[in-house]
Amino acid sequence: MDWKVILSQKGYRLSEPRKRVIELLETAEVALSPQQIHQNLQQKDCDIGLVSVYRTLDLLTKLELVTLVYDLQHNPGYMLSTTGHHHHIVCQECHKALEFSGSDDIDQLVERVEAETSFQVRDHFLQLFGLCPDCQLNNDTGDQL
Amino acid sequence: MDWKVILSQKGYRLSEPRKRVIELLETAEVALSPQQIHQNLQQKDCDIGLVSVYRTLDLLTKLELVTLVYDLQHNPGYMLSTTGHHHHIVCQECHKALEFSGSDDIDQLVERVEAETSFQVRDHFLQLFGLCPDCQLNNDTGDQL
DNA sequence: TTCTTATTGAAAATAATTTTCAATAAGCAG
DNA sequence: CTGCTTATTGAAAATTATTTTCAATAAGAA
Repeated sequence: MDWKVILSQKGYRLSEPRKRVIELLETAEVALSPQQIHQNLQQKDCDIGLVSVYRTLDLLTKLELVTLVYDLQHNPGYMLSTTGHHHHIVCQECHKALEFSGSDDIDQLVERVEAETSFQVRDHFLQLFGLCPDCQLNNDTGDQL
Repeated sequence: MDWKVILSQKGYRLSEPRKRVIELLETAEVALSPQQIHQNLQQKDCDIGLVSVYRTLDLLTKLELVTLVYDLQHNPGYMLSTTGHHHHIVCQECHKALEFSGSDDIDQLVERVEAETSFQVRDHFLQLFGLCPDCQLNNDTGDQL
C-alpha cells in the first residue's frame, strides 16, 4: 500500500511539503539529512520550510515509512523504508544506502548473546559500512588505499 | 595496559578532568552522556567544566579507550571499551550496557550481505536492546507487558 | 623550583532541533 | 463548485547540544 493511502487513512492531509519530501526520498538512493533534503528542495522546487521537513520526517518515521540511518561519523540520514525489519549498508564513498533483510544469521547471533549475557534481547540495530559496486571500481583505478 | 600509561605514552597529560571522567566511567555500568557525566561529577567532586568532559570524551574515543553507544531514541552514551572489536547490548529499562564480542555469526552475515548486495563490507555497527537479568525480574513481578 | 606548553574553564559562536502562533490550505459538507 | 473547519504551514524565537576562542592555569620535564 502506498504512502498516499496510508497518510489519508490515518487522517493526515496530503500537503505539498509531505508530497515533496517523499518524492525526493523516492528518487534518492542516498540517505539524506533534514538539511540536505531542505536544500535539495530549495534548488528543485518551491520553498518548503526546514521546519516542515523536520515535521514530515518525524511523522513518516512514526508511521515507519522512512528509516533513520547513520554513517560512521554518526550523521543522520533518512531513507524510505520497505516493509519488514531491515538493516542498512551504507557506502563510505558516495553514501549510497541499501537495505538488506535480517535472517537466520541474526537469530543465531541473538541466541548466542542471550546465552552469553543473560540479557533478554528484544530489538537490535545493525548497520554495515563499505563500498558500493560503483565506488569499488572508482577506488581500484583511482587512489591507492 | 591501563589508561594512565596509554595517555602518558602518547604524550597526553594526566589532568584532573581526565582522571575524574575515566574514574566515573570505570564505576558506571551504564553508558553516560556528556551531560550526565558532567552532572555526576558536579555532585560528587569538584567543578569540571562541561567543555572538558566533551574534550576528554573526544580524546578517549580517538584513543579507543571509550566507545559511543546509542539507545533506541538515539541518545548518545559513552562507556569504557575493552580491547578488540565489540558490540553492545543495552537494557531498555535501566540502560545498563554490556559488551559482547563479534564472532562467526557476524562473519557469516557479512558474507551473505556481500553476496546479496555486491557491496564490499569494511565495517559494521551492531547494537542489541533488551532487558538485563535484574530488569527481567522486576518486570515479571511488576507491571503487565 | 622553574620553565614550557598542553590543558583548562568561561564565554561566545555555531549548529541542530523544537516550540509558538498567526496565516494558509486540504478536503469534507452542502 | 463554494464555503467552512481545522490540520498544517512558515517565520521567528526558544531551546539544546556541541565547538571554538583565548587568557589563565597546572602537568611534568629540566
